[in-house]
Amino acid sequence: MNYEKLADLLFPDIKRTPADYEGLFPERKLNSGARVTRLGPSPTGFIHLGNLYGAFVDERLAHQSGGTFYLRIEDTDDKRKVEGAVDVIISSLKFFGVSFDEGAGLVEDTGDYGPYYQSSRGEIYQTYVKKMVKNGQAYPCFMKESEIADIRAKQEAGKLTPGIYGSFAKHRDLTFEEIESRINAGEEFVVRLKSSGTENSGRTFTVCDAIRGELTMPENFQDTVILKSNGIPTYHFAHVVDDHLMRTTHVVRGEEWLPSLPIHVELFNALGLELPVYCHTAQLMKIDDETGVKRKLSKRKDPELSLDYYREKGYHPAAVREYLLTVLNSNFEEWRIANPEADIDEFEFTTEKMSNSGALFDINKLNDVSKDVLLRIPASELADFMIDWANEFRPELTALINCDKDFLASVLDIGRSGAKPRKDLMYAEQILEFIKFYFDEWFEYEDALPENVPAEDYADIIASYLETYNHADSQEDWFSKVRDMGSAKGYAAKPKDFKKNPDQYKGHVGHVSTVIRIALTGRSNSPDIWEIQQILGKEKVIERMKKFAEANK
RNA sequence: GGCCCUAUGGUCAAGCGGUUAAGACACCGCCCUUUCACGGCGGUAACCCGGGUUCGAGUCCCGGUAGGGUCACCA
Repeated sequence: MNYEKLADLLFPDIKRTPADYEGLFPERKLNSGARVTRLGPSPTGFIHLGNLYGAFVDERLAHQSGGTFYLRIEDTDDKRKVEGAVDVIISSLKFFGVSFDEGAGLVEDTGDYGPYYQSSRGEIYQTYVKKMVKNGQAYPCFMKESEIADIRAKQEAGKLTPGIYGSFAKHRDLTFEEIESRINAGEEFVVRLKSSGTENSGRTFTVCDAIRGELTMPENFQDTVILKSNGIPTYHFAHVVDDHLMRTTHVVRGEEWLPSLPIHVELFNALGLELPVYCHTAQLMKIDDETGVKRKLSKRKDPELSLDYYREKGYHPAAVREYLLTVLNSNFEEWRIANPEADIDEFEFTTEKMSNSGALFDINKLNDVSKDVLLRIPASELADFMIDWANEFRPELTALINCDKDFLASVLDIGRSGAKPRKDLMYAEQILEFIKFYFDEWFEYEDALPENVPAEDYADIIASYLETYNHADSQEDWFSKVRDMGSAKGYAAKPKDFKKNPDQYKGHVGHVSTVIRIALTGRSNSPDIWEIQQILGKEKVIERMKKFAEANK
C-alpha cells in the first residue's frame, strides 16, 4: 500500500502539514511553572454545578501560577448544539467568578491559538489525520451503521469485547484500488485509528495523574473513529490536536474520561506529541430521588443542580465558590478557620489535596458556608445584590426593587456587628422571607400569640406599651420599661422566676415581648425588637401597635 | 458482562505502619438568653469483608463485596 497516495486520495485539498501548524502556534512564552488550562464545554446550553466545579479547578490552576485559562467550544456534534449556549456558559461562569483570559467570546474570540470553536478547525484536524494516514497509522472505513450493529450483535452473543478491532476491523487492510473505487462511487467513510495494540497483549502504560497519582492501564486496541464522515473529528482526536496546538499544560476533566485515556495516549504517541498533565477530577454526585442511589450529576435529571437554579435561588456567587472550594480541597476549611477574613484567592489550591472519590452535593453545607460568606459582605453590597436579584428573577417584587437602599442595608445589617454576629442570611429567596415583615406590602400576622397570655391582655399590653413608648429610649431603658409593665400585669420579670413558681404568674417578660414582637413583625421569632423599631421608625412602630390593638380588641 | 475508578460516622473529610481514629456540616442535650439567630460546652455516630506481610495495619499486598464510571460517526 502506498500510504502517501492514499492520504492524497482521502484529503486532496489538505496542503499544509502539521509542521506548518507547529510554526503557527508556537509554544507559549510563559514563566516556568505557569499552567495553561482550558474549559471545553459542548454548547448544549446547560451548565451545572459539576461544570463549575471543574471550571474552578482550571481557573485556579492557571491563575494561581500566572498562566492562561481559555475557553474552547467543543461543538463537533451538531445534534447537541443549542442556540445561544455559549453566551449562557460565559455569563454563568462569569457570574460565579470564573473568567477566561482567552478563547471563544461573546462578541469575538481573543487569543493567538484559535479558532476556539472546534467546528472551525476542520482543516487543522484533517491535516493531522492526513499525516496519520500517510504514516499508515489511520485508515478509511466504509462500514455502514448496520454492519457495525451486526458485528456488535455477534460480539455480544459470543461474549466478546465489543468494538472495531482485530478481525472485526474489516476495512483495515483494504487495497488502494478498493478504496479508490468506493470513493469514486461516492461512498462515505470515517477515518479510524489503526491501533498498534492488541486485546489481551498484557502491555500496559503508565501516566501520572495530578490528582490520582500513577495510573497504569492496558494499551488501547480499538480502531477508534478519529474523523467522522462529515470531516469533523471525534472528541478523542480533537482533544489531542487541540490541547497540543493550544499548548495546554494541564487537562482537567471528569473521571468519566479515564476509560478512554488509552486511546488518547495512543494518539499522542502516534503523532509524536508530548502528553499534557492529566487531572481527572472526581465527580460531584447526588442521591437519585427515585432510586435512592448515589450517582453523578446529570444534565437531564437534575435541573436543580443547574447554575441558573442557584442564581434564581439567589445564592451569592462568593458563597458558591467558597462551598465548591471546601469540597474541592480538603484543607480549605482548615485554612478558612485560620484566615477568616482572607480573600479566597489567597488560598493555595493544589491538585494533590483534591479528593479522588465523588463527593455528594450537600445543600446543608452550602447554606452553612453561605452564612459565613455573607457575613463578610458589607450590608450595602448585599442590598445591591438583593435588588439585582429581584430585578432579574422576581420583577413582581416591586416593594423590594424600589425600596430605599439605605433602609434595606440597615435591615440586612441587623445584629451583624459585635463579637457574636447573627448569621441569618443564606440566599436571596430565604433573605426575602426573613425581611418581608419590614414591608407593609407583605406584613401579616403569621404566628400565634403565646398561649399563657389571656386574650384580653393583648390590647391591654399594647396600650400600656404605647403609653410609655419613647422612640429615643436606649435599648436598656426600653427593655426595663417592658419588664416593669409586664410585672405590673402579673408577668414575671425573669423567665427563671416563672419557671420556679409557675402558679404565681401569668407568664414572664418573654411572653409580653412576644405580644409586642407579633404586633411589630407578625412573627413570634425575630431579631431584637428594639433594633427593628429603630429601623422602622417611630411612626411605623406606633402604626403597627395600633393596628394590632384594633385587631385584638 | 469486559475494563477503569473509588471505599473512614448520616454528609464532607484528616490520617502516609504504633493516634484515646482529628475537624466541619447535620442531628440531640445543656448553657447563654425577652423570641429567634449567634456563641459556648457536651453527646450519638466510622475505618466494607476475608486472607496475608509485620512485633504491630484504617494505613502495605492479594482476593472478594459494594458503589460509581465507561464500553457511539456524544462529549
